[in-house]
Amino acid sequence: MRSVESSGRARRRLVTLVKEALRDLNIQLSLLNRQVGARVELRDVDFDCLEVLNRHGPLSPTALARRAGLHPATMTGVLDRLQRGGWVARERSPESGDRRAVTVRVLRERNAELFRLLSGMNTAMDGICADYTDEQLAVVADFLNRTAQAGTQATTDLATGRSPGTPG
Amino acid sequence: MRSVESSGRARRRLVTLVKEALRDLNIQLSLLNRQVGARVELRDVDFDCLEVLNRHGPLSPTALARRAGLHPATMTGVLDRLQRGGWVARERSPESGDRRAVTVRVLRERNAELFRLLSGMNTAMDGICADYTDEQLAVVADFLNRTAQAGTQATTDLATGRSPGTPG
DNA sequence: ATCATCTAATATGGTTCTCGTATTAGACGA
DNA sequence: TCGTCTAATACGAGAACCATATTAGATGAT
Repeated sequence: MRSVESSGRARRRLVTLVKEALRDLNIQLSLLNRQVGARVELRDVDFDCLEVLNRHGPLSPTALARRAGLHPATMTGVLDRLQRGGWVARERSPESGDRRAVTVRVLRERNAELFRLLSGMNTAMDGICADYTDEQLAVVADFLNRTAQAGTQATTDLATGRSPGTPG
Repeated sequence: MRSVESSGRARRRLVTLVKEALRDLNIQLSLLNRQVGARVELRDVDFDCLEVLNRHGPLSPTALARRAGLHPATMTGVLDRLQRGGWVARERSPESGDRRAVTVRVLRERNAELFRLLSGMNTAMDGICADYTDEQLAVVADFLNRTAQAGTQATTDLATGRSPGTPG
């Protein structure tokens, strides 16, 4: 890649616009998450954990806590609430070899409710996407994926106290 | 606009990819926010309020509470913490006409610290942006802005209990 | 002017959440 | 067999959330 077309003032302004838009989007999605969570009696942190589980499959409480940047004891409370609400199930899989291990699995049925609450946003996104060509959508998807990747990196860098860019 | 180029299975798949990438980005940014907040002793909700203030100028506590979907009494606690940490200042502006009114203003100096914590993400974004043409960046910025807009709409729809799309 | 009513911001207190520490159960190497 | 490690959870002190009450001030009707 590296198809730098221009690098003057206009270019920098364009990059700034993208970053500002991203920041706006970030905060707006946070507020949306909170609103959705409030509708189904989920704390911020519960909602985030549920989303992580939805995307990254069944996880152990410890692994989930690490990913979400939470204290293990906090995770116990989170899972208690999620389980009480019917969002997830704690499973002790006998075939896992380690009898201490617990895996947390989302319950498909209850999670459909989230989908319903987000249906408005979903159809809005369909409408927005309809205005772009296939090539443009591909660019957008690529950008979003790479940005999410950068977010993961920045998050772990902060969590491990490593300054950004430090190798190994 | 409405430049629908294709509308078959491949197209739907592309749209799905975009939406999934957006969802990933959403959750990843949430986790990043939490991690950044943790570094400066800010709760989730404090961080969000601070960001709203950073973007949407000085606001009254009540207006901020409405925008963030929080109870006014909760906002008092949030502002107490933000003020104690030196992030914001409560001002009673005598020229505002209403002597009950308080306006909350972010303190530039302290907020530079957030900027520093996000510097890793910032330079990563510069690197990502460098890989796109001006036209592509314009498309991305447009997409992000429109998505943020849709997020705002979905948030207020949920907050007001109005089903999405219901007129006036 | 006076009073009822409205809103802004905050105080109060009961319930809930967070997280450092301790505990229990089990894995694993020496 | 023992010491050490990890997974998950229990416990409790401190903090946060928010329904409600309170104080101060605006606004409108009579």
